[in-house]
Amino acid sequence: MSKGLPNRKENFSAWYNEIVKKADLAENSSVRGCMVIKPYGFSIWEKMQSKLDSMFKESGHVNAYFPLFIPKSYLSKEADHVEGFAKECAVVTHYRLKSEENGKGVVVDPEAKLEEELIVRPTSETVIWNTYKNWIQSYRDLPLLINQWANVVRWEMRTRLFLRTSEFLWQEGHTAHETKEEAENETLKILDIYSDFLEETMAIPVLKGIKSESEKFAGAVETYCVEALMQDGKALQAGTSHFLGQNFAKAFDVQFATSDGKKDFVWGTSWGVSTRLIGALIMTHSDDKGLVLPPNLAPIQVVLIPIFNSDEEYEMIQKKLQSFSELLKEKNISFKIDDRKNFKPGWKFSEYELKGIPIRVALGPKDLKNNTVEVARRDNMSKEIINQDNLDSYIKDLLIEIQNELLKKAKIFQNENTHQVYNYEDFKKIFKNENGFVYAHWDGTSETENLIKKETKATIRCIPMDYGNNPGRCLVTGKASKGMVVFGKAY
RNA sequence: CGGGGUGUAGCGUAGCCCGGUUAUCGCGCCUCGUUUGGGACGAGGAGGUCGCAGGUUCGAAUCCUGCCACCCCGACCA
Repeated sequence: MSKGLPNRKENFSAWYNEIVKKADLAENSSVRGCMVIKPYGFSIWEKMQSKLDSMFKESGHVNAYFPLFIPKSYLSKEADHVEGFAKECAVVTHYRLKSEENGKGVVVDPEAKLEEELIVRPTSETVIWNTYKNWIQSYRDLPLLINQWANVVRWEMRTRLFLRTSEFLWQEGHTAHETKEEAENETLKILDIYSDFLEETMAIPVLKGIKSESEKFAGAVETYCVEALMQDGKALQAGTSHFLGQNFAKAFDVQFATSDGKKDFVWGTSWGVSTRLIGALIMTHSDDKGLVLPPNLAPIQVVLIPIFNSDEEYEMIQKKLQSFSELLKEKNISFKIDDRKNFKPGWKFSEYELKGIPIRVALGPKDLKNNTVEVARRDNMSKEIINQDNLDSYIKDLLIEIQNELLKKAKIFQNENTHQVYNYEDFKKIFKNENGFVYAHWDGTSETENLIKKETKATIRCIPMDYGNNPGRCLVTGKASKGMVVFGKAY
């Protein structure tokens, strides 16, 4: 194995791919456009799942599961929706194989053609709303607050590990409400959950906002999003929360009896985050030595490494490490003792740096003599010799500090790479040289948006939540602008 | 779907232009020994449908044809 990673300033995407590989997170599958998430990568996803799941449950949501297959006719019931997804659907046309005439291999049995093709879900709105129709009769059935953890398939032309794969894992929430206001509040509540999760657990600062017409979810009235800035200055859509209005209720005829005896269509929302967040995690915190995990997300927060010259020393150090581990357990700190004898300490140090373990504790003969341990931080690579006696509380505090530092550092980076721009020449210059988030006035038309995209590759990442308080002139057309919107080059 | 590239051991590769003994090297793997505070060293060993199928030839990893797969650049992308 070669040492070191590509320099992330010189070749960001090579660096990214190497981290994914060397930190043992995932690999390309031989199945077209698909990814194998390896155990270590999946353990990070499980941490995300468990945190998000408890946040959803705290706000009254429950989990359920809906079919993988969607009859073609469902998908076409909402016009915008089908148009948005049509170009990237995997379609099941047959249900049986048969042996080939020459006895070698199998072929699709032409006799077994499905009467109606099934789409492998690119998202579940249609199949879920088709079910909600049967579940909702009265205002007493509302709100319906359901989430599902699932896989979806979008047949993308070009894929990248975690960021865009043909199949990916996500959670998708689908809610139904009595009133417009309630559904709108739900959309915003979820947006807050996402931004809290990203900032507090993943230490990734985000911008909250609304998508422009052209970037909006197919079938939504309004798409809210959280956008994060990666270390190469590109923007990553980290999560979306859609206010669906009554669009899907009308398409699937989901009506309910109101308390005053009338009939009305329900109001809907849908929202999701995916394994793409792991890509965001890598591209936000990691460095040229490998992955850097925020303690709140690290499957292993502390790794304990014994250093020894003889069997007697090994025994003594083992005993010490066992006693440390009891203390860490009590403080609810997740840890691992790596006592493999066939790897030298230097090897282990490098390995856990690649894997982003926040804290490394090394214990050797010198420490036994001095009653000390060496504690090393992954985030800034600093090392300290501390007394053994208060190791557990020291680590507890250090984990909190690392978590805070990572967010702080990412915020500083985001601020340094966020610009306000008032003329198109400066705008072009930024997107030619450095990228980042750029606040600029825009006349509100898709034509201008498309022109900018064509000339600079930058798109409107979001329209800020306070849009409208700061009128000006569009930097391209000079027409009136209600406020500044955020541009960026998107992943 | 356009343009370019690659396919040789688990991984990364040399050889191909200009056909010729037993297909090169590194990492990893196995055995033994010495090592262990920042990716150890020595000795020995195992491991190959040279992407697949045809063709040319006395002889093909190497030349020709077809196919397949993957990568990069475009196009595409909630």
